[in-house]
Amino acid sequence: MGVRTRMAPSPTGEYHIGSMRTMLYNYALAKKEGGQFILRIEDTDRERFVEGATERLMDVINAYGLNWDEGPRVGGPHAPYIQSERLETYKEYANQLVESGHAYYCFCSKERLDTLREEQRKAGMPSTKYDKYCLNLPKDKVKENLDAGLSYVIRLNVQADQEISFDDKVLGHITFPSKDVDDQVLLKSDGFPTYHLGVVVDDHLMEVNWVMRGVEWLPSTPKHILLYKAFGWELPTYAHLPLLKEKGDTKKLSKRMGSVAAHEFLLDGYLPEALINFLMFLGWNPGTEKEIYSLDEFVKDFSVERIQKTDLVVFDRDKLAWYNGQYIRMLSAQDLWERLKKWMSEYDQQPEYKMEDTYSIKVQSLVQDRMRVFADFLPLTNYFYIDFDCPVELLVAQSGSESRAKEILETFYNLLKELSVENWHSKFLDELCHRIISEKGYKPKESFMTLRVASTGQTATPPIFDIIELLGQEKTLSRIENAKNLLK
RNA sequence: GGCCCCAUCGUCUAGCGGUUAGGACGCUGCCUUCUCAAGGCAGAGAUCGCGGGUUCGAACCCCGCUGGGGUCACCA
Repeated sequence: MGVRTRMAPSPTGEYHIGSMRTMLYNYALAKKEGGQFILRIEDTDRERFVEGATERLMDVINAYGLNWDEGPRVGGPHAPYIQSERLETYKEYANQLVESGHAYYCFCSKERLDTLREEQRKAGMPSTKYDKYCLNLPKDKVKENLDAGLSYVIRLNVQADQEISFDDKVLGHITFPSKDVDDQVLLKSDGFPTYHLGVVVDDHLMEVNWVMRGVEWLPSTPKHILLYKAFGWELPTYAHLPLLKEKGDTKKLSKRMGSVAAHEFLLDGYLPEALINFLMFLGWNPGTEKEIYSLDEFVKDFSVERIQKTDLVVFDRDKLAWYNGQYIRMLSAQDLWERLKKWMSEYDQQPEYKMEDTYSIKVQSLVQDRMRVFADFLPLTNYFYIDFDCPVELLVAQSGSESRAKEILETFYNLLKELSVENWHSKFLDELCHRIISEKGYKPKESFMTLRVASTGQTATPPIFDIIELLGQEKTLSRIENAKNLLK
């Protein structure tokens, strides 16, 4: 059997960008080894369950260009892949553990547990743990409680005298003393498994033999190993990944400094392939100087040995933006435009005005190098489509005086007015205008900047004659005239 | 606090006993120029957290310290 990896998200909210990184690594490993990548939904927490989150999460994963070989929507030999549909299985295995003495019923109330923890803390115990009270309940008392319908959970019975160790493929050999491991609840009183029971049972049943996850799971790995041993199952290979953090922060990634939801990056106009490229370098590198990686190339070059051992990796939004700019520039004009349109309609970003294809592709060619995300397109190009109120102060500022600005505009107006349509193109306009300003003794900067503000309302735009060419004679003249009339 | 993990430019990192410690993002300057980008070139930026060892020689190996992080639920 080849490598089988999985990602097991919980539908408790929006899908986190950090989870997408973890998923990407799992996906790459399975694909590289010719194995399968599985998606499993761990919806065992009914308190935090969010309606519709499962569907949304699968949609984002697909939108990022990742597909699973087995899981919801596609099925597979180990279906169902949604834990809430596998409740009987967990119960069965939990019972099996009770029978073999590896687990036991616990009837303790939340109140007792709370006070127990409180007392342990007061007594200065280094960590709080369940006191195994119910482990010592006589058999008939347990039966009596069960018959009486008392609420119960099933706990793992951890022996205190063992060393639990394993070889993490990223971190190396790790050992935990079992005395520090709590008698973890396996089956909750609502009949749902806890994460620990759920993952182990499902990973085994689904033949998952590689587990890659964030280091936040490292402390619970001994619990899982104990479970594998109790069942007599073969352990998967573990690899724990560094966590993500915000730049300038020491804690793990949070919402405070920007989006962390995978779908929000799509909404902002980042390309999935740029996002994926950025994500793959968060804790991994090929050891070469290659920076631009497609998903396929990543799958080919990925190796667990090259995963970074560090604890926290900065989610550098500047670098993400750079990646996105790179990808935008690599797109052909046609592709870019198609994707821009798709983005506008999918994310409800359409402007009020109409954007004709042929014209817009020309407009787009002027700003392609200036965009970092799709969302930049509209503010960068709106003057091509709609008129604006000319900012007089800005206009005057380019030449220093109102009369000077007016004179410059007057000159351009008279010059451009006489042009025939055949000559209305960037190169000709450029040469012509340069000639006239040198005749008149205007400085290039003051004259072209004045013209720029008059025709675009802005000071930072693509080359002015490219703009004027696209705007056309009529519109250009009317804008110049309009600006001129604002001046004394 | 207990347990576990981690530690190279501001950031992501290369390095796996002998290197001018390399690259990328960001930053600065220059080139181009009608502005802003893009692009090209150049530059600043790391006494490899600290202290001990081992060794002819340590960013690389060992120990200690310090710092950071994760985790201690009927949440995952």
